[in-house]
Amino acid sequence: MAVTGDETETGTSGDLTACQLHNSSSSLPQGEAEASGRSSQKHSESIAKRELRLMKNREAARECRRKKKEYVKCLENRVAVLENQNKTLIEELRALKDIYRHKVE
DNA sequence: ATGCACCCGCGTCACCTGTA
DNA sequence: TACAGGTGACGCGGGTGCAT
Repeated sequence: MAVTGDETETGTSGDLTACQLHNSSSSLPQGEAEASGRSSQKHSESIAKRELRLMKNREAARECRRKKKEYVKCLENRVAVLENQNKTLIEELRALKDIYRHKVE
């Protein structure tokens, strides 16, 4: 699976949260603590956004493949029908030719 | 039993297109 | 113009048939 990007991202996110936990408990000035809180919130929001996007795309891909399969099956059915039709018409033509030949003779 | 080629389905990314 | 959804392309893992 091509999860490399995902893995690296979740990996870094894991590291970050660990760092953030450490930072919040350490003696950071209030301004910096708030700023880091905001940035960590932004970060987790963007991660959530990405996960939502991936989830939606996963389902979209599944649906897209299902539709494509159905479409191909439909085309295959159509081919079968047309082949039968062609066979029947060829038979009909042969019979008509026969009739015509007998009339001429 | 094992190695190999092939197929299938999946998740993800990148791109395109339609819509608000 | 930003955003959402559809889809082709790619790489991966698992299943299967076949030759050795």
